[in-house]
Amino acid sequence: MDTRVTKQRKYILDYLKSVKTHPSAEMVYKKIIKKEPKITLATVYRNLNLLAEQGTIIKLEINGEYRYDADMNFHQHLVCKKCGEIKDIFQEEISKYALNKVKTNNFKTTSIKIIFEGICDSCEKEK
Amino acid sequence: MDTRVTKQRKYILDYLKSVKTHPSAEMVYKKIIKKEPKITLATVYRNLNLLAEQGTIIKLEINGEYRYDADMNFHQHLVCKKCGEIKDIFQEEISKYALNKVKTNNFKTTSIKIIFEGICDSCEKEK
DNA sequence: AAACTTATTAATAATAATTATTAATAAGAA
DNA sequence: TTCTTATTAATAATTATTATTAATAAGTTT
Repeated sequence: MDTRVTKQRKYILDYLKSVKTHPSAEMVYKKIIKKEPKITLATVYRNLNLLAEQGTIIKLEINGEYRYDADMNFHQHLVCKKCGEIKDIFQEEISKYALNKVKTNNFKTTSIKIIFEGICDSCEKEK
Repeated sequence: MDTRVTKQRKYILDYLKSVKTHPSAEMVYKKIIKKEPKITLATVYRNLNLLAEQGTIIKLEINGEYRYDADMNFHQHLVCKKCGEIKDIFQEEISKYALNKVKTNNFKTTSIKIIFEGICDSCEKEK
């Protein structure tokens, strides 16, 4: 199975790489459709899933939907339970420490997802 | 707002406490309906969400659906990408280390979710 | 213990996110 | 340029979850 480079696929990946907002499929779609008016949401979904399976991007489950991230450096996420904002933090050691500790259980780890849930700064101030 | 102790709610929590399989709402429903034939899936959802908001149980997002866990001890999860199995591991230090490292970003952390994705032992052997 | 108040439930209906289907299109090879 | 087949567009279908509302029942008050 080859993987052809279509402009739809390229637009999607380029866009994901250009932002750090962890967009949903819907959000990606709304962006891409401006450049590629005939693209459908299903195409966006298929490509995002493909890229995630390949290991080119990260697929996260946050607040009942999938969010996508093209930053492949070791990092973790802060998710605000109030406003839903997703923010990156880069504490590489956390992921490394976890990976080391878990070498056990006859489980072949391919990736770690570390999510901190809580209240973000601006939501905390508002209250 | 009081929180009345209904038998539906009790059945749900008791069941969750009795297993370590991280069932979905649907799975809880199928179990409870044997004892309480008139219960509906929406009631199960409402109660699981309520319990999760209270902090009585943990609500996880795995493979595009919610899974529930009544074990409130610091632990992490292994998720097999092939068969979907979810398994607990108890490496308390991982969560504690992460919590310590992340004291930053003006973010008020209330919980950590650490998920290791990979291939479980039996799926690895099969291949 | 009967009457009362209101959270909770049952029985839907509705929504939201995601995936499947299939004929048409277009990448890349021959 | 022609050919092959992965990919897309245009739906349709599914799946998980939440909303609505009248009826029920927990727990309180009288």
